[in-house]
Amino acid sequence: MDVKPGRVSDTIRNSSEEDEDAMMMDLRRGPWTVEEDLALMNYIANHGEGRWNSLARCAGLKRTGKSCRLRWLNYLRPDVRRGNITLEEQLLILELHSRWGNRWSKIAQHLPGRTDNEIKNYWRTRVQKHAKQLKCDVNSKQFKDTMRYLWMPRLVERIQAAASASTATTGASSSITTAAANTYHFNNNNNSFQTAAGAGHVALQQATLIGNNNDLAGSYTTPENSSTAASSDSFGTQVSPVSELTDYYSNMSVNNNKPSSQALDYFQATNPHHQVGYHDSMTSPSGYSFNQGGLNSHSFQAASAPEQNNNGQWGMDGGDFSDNLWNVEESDMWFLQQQLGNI
DNA sequence: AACTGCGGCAACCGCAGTGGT
DNA sequence: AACCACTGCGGTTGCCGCAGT
Repeated sequence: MDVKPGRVSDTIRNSSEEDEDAMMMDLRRGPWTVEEDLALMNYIANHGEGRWNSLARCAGLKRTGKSCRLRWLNYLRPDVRRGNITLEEQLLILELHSRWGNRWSKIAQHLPGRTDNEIKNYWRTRVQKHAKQLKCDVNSKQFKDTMRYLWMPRLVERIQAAASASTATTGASSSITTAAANTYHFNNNNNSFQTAAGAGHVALQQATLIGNNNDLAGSYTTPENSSTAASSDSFGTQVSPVSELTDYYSNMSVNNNKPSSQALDYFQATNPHHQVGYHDSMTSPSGYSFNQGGLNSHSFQAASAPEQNNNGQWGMDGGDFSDNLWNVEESDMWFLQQQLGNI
């Protein structure tokens, strides 16, 4: 197999013996061949992973240990998921990134089968592209607010719509009735995002979807402290049902760096028969999870919004959510731009 | 058909952290 | 304490395919 050589660093590396070895030993770089993949997989199948440098040598691979490890973790590992990032995964990524920033590895831990590299690439290509289209910096408060208050609720909406469509076509309604009582709204006092699930408040209250970590200190759950956060009589009072995104934006100053006290007052669940179906089990540190084939008590509810049509869908020219969820993103951009235009 | 620009993604890089000696 | 090998992480690069012209 003819493989072009990979790029060569323009600097002489001297940080480790491994790097020197790489230069001295005619190690391969660039794309992996099928033969190399097989050799690596066979070796790991027989000997397990780890000790990557010796593994590379023993497996007869002319690669650095680093390269073998990366290839295994990002591509060859049997549990690696490939293909489009699902809506649920997008939502989780947005939420977790809002909390942890570029901690890709940490974020990836909450998306089974997804690698940090894949999530990083998703962020850099999709999310940063959207920021660019909206003409704002991906790190700006404006964009973060857009994510929190428009994009993420919109994702939820789309997830629910897809679930509804799926339900309608499969008749699987019995599987999605258990979570009916949950709602999804913001806490007006502490910028937190919570469910109002009947019993046992879900940990969603811990400022899920709120981006600025400084705003959140002590107020949201991490995997490390989730057991305490879910207790929650300390939930603040729930906001009154608000209305519409336009109301929200007419009041909210998305003007950067200014605390947007009114900003959270918009979101409330209204549509208890919309439920979410998820494909893989994923759990956010906030406590909401996505379970295969069914729902649990952490599922989301739909939010009403001015752009919704009579079918409870957003203004999308009649597009079918279930057709190709991934492709619908352009409508999100349209929506976000419309909303930002109203600010 | 040929060319060009761009987006997506696999792979590489440098550095920091960790554990063993 | 110092050194070393190894691992893991986040940032960056460059190849490749595709859409547009």
